[in-house]
Amino acid sequence: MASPARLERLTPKSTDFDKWYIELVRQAELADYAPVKGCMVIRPYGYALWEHIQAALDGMIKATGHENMYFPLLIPESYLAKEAEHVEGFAPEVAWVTHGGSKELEERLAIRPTSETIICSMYADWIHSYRDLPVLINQWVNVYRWEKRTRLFLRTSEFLWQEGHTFHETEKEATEEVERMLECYTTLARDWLALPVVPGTKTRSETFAGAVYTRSIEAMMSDGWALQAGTSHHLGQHFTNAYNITFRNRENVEEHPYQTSWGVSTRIIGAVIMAHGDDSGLILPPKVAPVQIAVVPIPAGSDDAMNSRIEEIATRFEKASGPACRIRVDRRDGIRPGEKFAHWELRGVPLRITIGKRDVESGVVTVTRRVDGVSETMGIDACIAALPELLEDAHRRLQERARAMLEDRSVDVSTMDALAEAFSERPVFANAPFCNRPECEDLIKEKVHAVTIRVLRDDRKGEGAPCIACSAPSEFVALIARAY
RNA sequence: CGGGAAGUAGCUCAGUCCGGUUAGAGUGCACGGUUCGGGACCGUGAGGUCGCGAGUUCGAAUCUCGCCUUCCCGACCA
Repeated sequence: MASPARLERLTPKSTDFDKWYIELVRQAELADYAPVKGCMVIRPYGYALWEHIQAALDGMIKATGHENMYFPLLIPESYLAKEAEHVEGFAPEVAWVTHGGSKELEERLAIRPTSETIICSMYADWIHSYRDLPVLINQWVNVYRWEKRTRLFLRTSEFLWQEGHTFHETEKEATEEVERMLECYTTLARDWLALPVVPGTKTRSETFAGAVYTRSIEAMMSDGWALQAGTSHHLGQHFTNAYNITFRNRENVEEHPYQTSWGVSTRIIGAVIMAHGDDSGLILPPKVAPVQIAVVPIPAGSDDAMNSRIEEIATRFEKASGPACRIRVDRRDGIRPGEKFAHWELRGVPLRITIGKRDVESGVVTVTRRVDGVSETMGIDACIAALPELLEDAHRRLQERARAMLEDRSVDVSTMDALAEAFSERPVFANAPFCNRPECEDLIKEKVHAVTIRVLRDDRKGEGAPCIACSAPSEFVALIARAY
């Protein structure tokens, strides 16, 4: 019987969601604070999770024809300054290197907040002809932004991400590229991370500094808040003009290429935590879980024959482990089964296999799913053979649960009062006909505290219904939510 | 960056108001034993620059000033 003190190691989600989140990140050993404001240490378990997400996304990036490369961390101030809107957007959060050793530098160097500027500066020399296009590159790097308010994974000053950058001969090609990469992000979110996401286009006020338009996927967290989980920007010729990148087209006329950029960061780990976790800890999507199956052998006291039977079965599972089925046998001595269960639940391991005397006597093992806590017994051979399918099933259940949450927390509204009413009880994803004028966006923000228009939805159109704010015929359906 | 709260053992905190032997508890950790199908129990032990730096004082975890970090509410946020 557990004492109350033990059960309260993790603050329940319903008591204090923010506290639950921070405690979970630290207790599950995903990350911890570093001595510098807004910086974090990503611990091995958290980094392993990132590596699996990275591997999935990197595979898609390469499969769509992109190559990885690397640009330097430091960007000369003069490079950064050329695209006016961009520098204005980022200036408040750039960290500067001013000294080399004890010598003051003649030109300050920015620690990259993003790399469009240095990439454009370099490609100005490398692009000359339509034959040099398209340029399809990506880099996996850290970036630094001097954030006023930070939260582990969700908004840290330094974070890890991939930033893709492409240059194209035609606007149409760039548009297709923007869609292609948003599609990759949607696939990553839904098929790998089981996140409930809504793809769409950002309003002007939320568009990337220097972009023509920004596409985004918005994920729903289990408290009903939205989290931007990936963005894909159409940069048009804004940067290629500013950085004087030109090519000779097929008619021998000089032109500026069309450009895109797109990124997903370690923030998405925060999305995984907040979308799926519960009062017992993380619930990791099986496809990216560092440990997918935890095997807990339960010793049978002094019954040596039984103990070696149990060990033999555990070893058979261990041998079934591989890149596609990551199994960990928990043989830690002196730790009771209940504590091991709690340990792996806190870490969100999708499946637990328990092997005890009871099971061995019946020739079975007990399989427990993290997502719903349901246990079943299976024959040993059957279980080993079914492991990939059991993981797939766990993924589908997590996905279905997330989808149901999104559905349950979504509401259609057509008037401002209905919008306020929708948010009066709990945060939701509110969908409303919207004309896409900035004035109307402001009216919505004024009407309900702390909400923003996350995206204009791809899957739904206004079809002329009256805009929620001004009643003019609407072309769009806005997704309105509170956001991290 | 504005308002509020906090920082004492790995973690959660007491002690600070009212300065005074050797700074405590729970949990965690190590060792020994009994246990072992949901966070066990008994015993022993290790573990602290009291966030950092100045100042006041015979004496500072405690009082004063400065700084750093974290949390909450705002502002800001590709």
